[in-house]
Amino acid sequence: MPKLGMEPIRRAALVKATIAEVGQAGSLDVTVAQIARRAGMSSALAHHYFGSKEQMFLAAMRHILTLYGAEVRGALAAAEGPRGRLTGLIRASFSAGNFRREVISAWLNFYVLAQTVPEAKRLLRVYQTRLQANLVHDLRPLVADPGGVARGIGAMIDGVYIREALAPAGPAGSVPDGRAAADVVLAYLRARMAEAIQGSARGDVARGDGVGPRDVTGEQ
Amino acid sequence: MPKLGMEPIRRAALVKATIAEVGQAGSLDVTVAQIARRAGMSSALAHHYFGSKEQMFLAAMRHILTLYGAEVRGALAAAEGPRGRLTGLIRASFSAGNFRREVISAWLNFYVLAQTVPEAKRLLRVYQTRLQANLVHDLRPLVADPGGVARGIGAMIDGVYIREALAPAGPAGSVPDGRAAADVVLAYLRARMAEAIQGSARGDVARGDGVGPRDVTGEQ
DNA sequence: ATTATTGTTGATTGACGAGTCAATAAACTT
DNA sequence: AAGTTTATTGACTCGTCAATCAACAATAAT
Repeated sequence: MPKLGMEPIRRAALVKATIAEVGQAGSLDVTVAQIARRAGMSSALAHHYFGSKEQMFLAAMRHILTLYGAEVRGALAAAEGPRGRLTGLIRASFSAGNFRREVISAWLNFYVLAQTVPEAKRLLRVYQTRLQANLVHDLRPLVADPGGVARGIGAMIDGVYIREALAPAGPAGSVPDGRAAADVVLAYLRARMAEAIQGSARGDVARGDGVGPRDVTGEQ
Repeated sequence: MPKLGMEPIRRAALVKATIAEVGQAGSLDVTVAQIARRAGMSSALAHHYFGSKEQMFLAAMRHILTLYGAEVRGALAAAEGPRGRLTGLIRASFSAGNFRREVISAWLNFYVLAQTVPEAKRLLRVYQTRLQANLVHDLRPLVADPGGVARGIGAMIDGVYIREALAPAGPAGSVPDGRAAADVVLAYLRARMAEAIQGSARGDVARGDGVGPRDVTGEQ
């Protein structure tokens, strides 16, 4: 009893099921049949709509990136001033919608996918570039080396995510602590800002590279 | 013409080949036959020595962790004072031996493996715990919140690694820039230390949690 | 010499899974 | 009513691959 206009519904269900299945398995080694079953249809139908497993993964990835982007945009719009926007952006990165076991695990696996599939790599780079641009934009008035601090924040967000993927699952039903995770990153931001203020008082803000005068190991 | 005492040689060759193959493929989807071929033997022999593919992966992971551990221990022994040891540890994490495309990619994949294989998870946790302990030990005399800063450094190291795995490969034969990577992490350390000094001058070092007084978002 | 022990591989098995296809059915079009 | 498009699936093909096995070779032990 086929109703028409099923396509978008089926696609959405498959995308959701893909994320759930990859997240639960903790691996990209999930069969199309598994995904399809979770989404309530036959594997043949999944192939019918997506053509291949790879396309399913990519659609799932796009979906995650889209959700993330929307959440960030919302946070940016709601926030006041550079500092507020930075805080908002970082908090949004660990919001309840994004920072969930399944999704975290899916992220990790998509990183792996990006090693193999060019389109996945492209998507991830779009995300990284946009994040970097957002951060630099608001860091410029606040710190001496916006690019460097932005890179640090970006790396740290990824690092906190990846570590959560490995964290021992708490008591059943417990949820990753996005607040605490964001605080780790915010501590970094705060430290680098304090440094800028302290530095400008001493007149050496313009150094800008990541290595301070006390460091004797000879960088740069 | 079988010589005796081949076992350790074969095992080492297989471990090396596993890392190379996983690194090059950017995925755990490598066949035992590929690995064995690279190591110069038949797939049957690989199974003979390791019993299963999973055991091969685990051996490779142990090997990477061992190398890393040795490098860190060396750096710690050679360094002077807490600050020097911290710098040494961080630099060692990005030394030429560890911070190579293959190995970076293998790390990423081992993170994924740890999602599925309990023994892999255990290994990675040993590494994380030891790193945390090392960091805390030397941070204690330097900052107000050694645990928090150590967590930040750990996350950042992982983040920098994972990002390098995705970085566009430079011109052929080029090698990831471990110096620059370490500098990103060192900048974080320096900032948090500066903050501690600044803080103690103002008498509020003991706060210790990751959120500053200027932050209006209401954490903790 | 004969009997382990260790090293080594080609061939085979057995399972699994992506993708295709033919067939069925309900809706829309003319 | 006949034809077209959309939805849907069971069955099948085809390839791949981990793991096993039987057999062979060389060295060591008795």
